[in-house]
Amino acid sequence: MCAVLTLAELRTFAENARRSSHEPGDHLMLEDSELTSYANVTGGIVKLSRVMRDGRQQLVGLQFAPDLLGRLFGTENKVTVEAASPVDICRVPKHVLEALVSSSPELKQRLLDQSLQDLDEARDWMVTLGRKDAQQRVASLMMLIARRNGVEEIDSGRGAAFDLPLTRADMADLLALTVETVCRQISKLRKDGVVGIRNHRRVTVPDMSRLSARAG
Amino acid sequence: MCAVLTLAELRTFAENARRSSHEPGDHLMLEDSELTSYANVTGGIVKLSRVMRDGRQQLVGLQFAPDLLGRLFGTENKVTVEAASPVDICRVPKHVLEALVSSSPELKQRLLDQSLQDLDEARDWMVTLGRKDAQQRVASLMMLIARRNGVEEIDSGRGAAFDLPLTRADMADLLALTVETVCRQISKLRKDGVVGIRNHRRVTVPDMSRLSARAG
DNA sequence: CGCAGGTTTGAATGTCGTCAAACCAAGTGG
DNA sequence: CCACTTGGTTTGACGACATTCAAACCTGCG
Repeated sequence: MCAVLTLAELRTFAENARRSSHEPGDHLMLEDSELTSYANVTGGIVKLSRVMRDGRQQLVGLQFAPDLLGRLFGTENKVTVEAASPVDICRVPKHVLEALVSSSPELKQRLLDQSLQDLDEARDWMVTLGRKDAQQRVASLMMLIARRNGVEEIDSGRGAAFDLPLTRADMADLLALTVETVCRQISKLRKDGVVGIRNHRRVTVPDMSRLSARAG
Repeated sequence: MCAVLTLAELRTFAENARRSSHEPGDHLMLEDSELTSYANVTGGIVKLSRVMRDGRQQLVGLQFAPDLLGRLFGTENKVTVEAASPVDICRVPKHVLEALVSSSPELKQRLLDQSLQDLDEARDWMVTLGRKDAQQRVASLMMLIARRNGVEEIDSGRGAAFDLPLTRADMADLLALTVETVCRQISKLRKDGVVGIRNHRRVTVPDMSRLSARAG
C-alpha cells in the first residue's frame, strides 16, 4: 500500500492520531479502541498473515513504511497483523477516517486505486507461490525488498545493497517454504556469486540483472 | 466479484451495453473498443490468469455469473481474461461507467468494498497455494465451486451435487498442480467415498462436512 | 466406426520437507 | 575480558510427495 493522503488530509490525520511503538513479534490488532481503526506505518515493517487450523501460517502481505494499514468498514475476514521489525505506527479512530473519506471523493478514489494495486500485488505473489521453485522464490523476495529500498534500474546490470528486514522464519512463511530451504537457496545464491551476505542480514548484489534472472 | 449495482444502475448499464457470446478458450480482452471497458458476466465462467515468461500460467481468479469483470481506471498490470466455459458477457464503454460512478458515491463505495473482498479471496487462495497439499487443494476447489452453486450448509452433513465447470487442465492451472496430480486426487476422493463422479464432470457429495474436512 | 481431446493410471525421478546436529552473533553476568 | 546463554542460522542425511514421461482409457462427435 502506498501513501494516499494529501498534505491537508495528513494534517487532520496527525491531529487525531496516536503514535505508538512496537517490538518484533508484537500483535497490532486494529480493533484496539475502536473496531477497524486505521493506521499509518511510519517506521519498520508489518506482516499480514493467515493462520490455518493446524497452526501453520502463511504471510499474505507486507507493509513497508509509509504504507497505510487497516481497512475501511472492515470485513469479517481475520488477518493477523504483526510487527516484523521495530515498528512505529500512528492510529486514527474510525470516525475520523470516515469523516475524511466522506468529505473527500478523491480520497475514496485513491483508496480504491490502492486496493486494486494491492490486489495486483497479491495476484503476483500467487504466481510466485504457485509456479516458482525455491530458488526463484527467494530471488523474487530479494527483488521485492530491493525495490522497496529504492533500487530502480533492475535490468541495467547495476549493483545494489540492502538489509533483509525479515528473519529466515518470516521469509519461509512468506515464500511457503521451510526455514532450511530458504537457507539453502540463499547459500546457493551466495556460492554462485549472485549475492553477498554479511551478518546474515546485509545483502550486496553486484549485478541486479543476474538476480532478476534467478527470480524467473 | 459479486453484483454491486442497484436496479436503476442496472438499467443504465443495460441501455448502454452490448452483449456477446464466447466459446471456451476465447480471449476476452477488455481493451476491445475502448480501453478498460467494463463487463458483466451474465453466463458461464471466466478465468483470469498471469503468464510467466516460460509460458506456464497461473490462474489468479475465477469470475462466475453474475460477477463484474474488468476494472476502473485500469492499471498497467496485464491479466489474461479467457472464457472457461461458454460465456455471455455484456460490455459497457468506459465513459458510461465513469459517469455512473461519479454520480453515485455509493457505487464507488461498493466497488471499493468489492475490491477489498477480492483481495480477501486472493489472500485465501494464497494460503491454499502455499500451505495445502494436493488433496486439500482439490477439495478446496470443489468446496469453492459448491459454494458458487448455492450450497450453503457446509458443515451440517448435508449432501450436494454440482458440475465441474473447468477442465482438468484449468483446475491444475488454478491449483498450481499438474493435470495428473489433479486426476489422482480426484480418484482418491472417489475411492474414499467422499465424492461420486459421473462423466468426468458431474460431482455428487453425500456429506459436505467430509469434503470440508479434506480441504484442510 | 473411428477419430480427437480430454482424462486416468503407472513407474521412475527429483525437489522440497523433516529430523538432527552444529554453527554464529549478540547480550549478560561473573 | 571471557564464559555462558539464547535465538536465530546453516548444513547434512533421509524420506515423502508431486512431477515427469509414457501409455491406456473414456466420451462426444463426425
